[in-house]
Amino acid sequence: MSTTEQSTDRLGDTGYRLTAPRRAVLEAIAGANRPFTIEELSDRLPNIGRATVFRTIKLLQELDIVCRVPLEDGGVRYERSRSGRHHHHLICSECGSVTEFSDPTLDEAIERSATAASFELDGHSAELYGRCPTCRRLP
Amino acid sequence: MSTTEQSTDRLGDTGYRLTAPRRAVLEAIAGANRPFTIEELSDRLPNIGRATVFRTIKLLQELDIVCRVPLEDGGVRYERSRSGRHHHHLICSECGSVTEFSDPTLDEAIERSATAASFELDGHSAELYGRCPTCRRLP
DNA sequence: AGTATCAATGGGACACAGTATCATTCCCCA
DNA sequence: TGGGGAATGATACTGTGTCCCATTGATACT
Repeated sequence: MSTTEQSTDRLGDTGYRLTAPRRAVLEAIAGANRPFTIEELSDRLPNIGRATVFRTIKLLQELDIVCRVPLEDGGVRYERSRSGRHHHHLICSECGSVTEFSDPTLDEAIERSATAASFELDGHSAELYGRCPTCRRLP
Repeated sequence: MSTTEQSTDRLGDTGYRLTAPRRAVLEAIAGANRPFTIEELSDRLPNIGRATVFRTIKLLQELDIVCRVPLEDGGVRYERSRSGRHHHHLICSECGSVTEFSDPTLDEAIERSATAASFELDGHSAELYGRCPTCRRLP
């Protein structure tokens, strides 16, 4: 089963309607090979309203099909979530690639920090900026 | 010595000019008792151009006098940096308060995650969202 | 299959955050 | 005290995202 099919199933299962624009957005996302902006996505879908693209991406974020990637300069890109679960990002400042990773140790450290401050945690974000192995020309 | 004086000294020491608008921005920031947007700051400084407020805040971020606080909803606020050093934020979703904290354990976990992915780290951000002790009505 | 309902859409106006441009001002140092 | 260049202010512009509302169309029901 393709990732697009998985995603349409997820939409249906959660009570959202399976419309032509949503299918088109899902296909465009599946075809993207790097993090994209909404404008780029919208340009590739000239028959679909810009507002609909924004709405669909927002919906897909809630369903963990797409994740928002905040860049170091304050900009934002989006990417299809590979794991579909909670994760963090390694963002390469040279090629712009985004790597997902999960690290229980990191999540535990975050929880400990919150507890130490008597803070009731209900979410967090962590982005790591630097250079990926490929750009470092590691084997 | 006041925090405003410390900041003007820091500006002078780094070769930047001590202009009236910059002093005014520093005073407005010192007087703010909660995280602010540029618009709020600009409204409190009607005689100072909006572009200058943006430019000054950008400068003060570079000098670690002010820090940028990304909110959970994608919005942004700014706050006077209390420590003047690297730190993370605890952001209360109820009252909007921002608490700085430093945690070497958290920074180490981040470094380990980068190393594990053969990533050359040169920066990171981590924001924790939830409810502060006051809003939880803890003693 | 036919139809009613209401979620979803399209498209433009709008809001907000931030940058670019450029003529003018004014800080700082000699 | 005057010259040079950094800083300013006004405005236009860009990018990202939301709002509004008349129209469309997916789904459930018969």
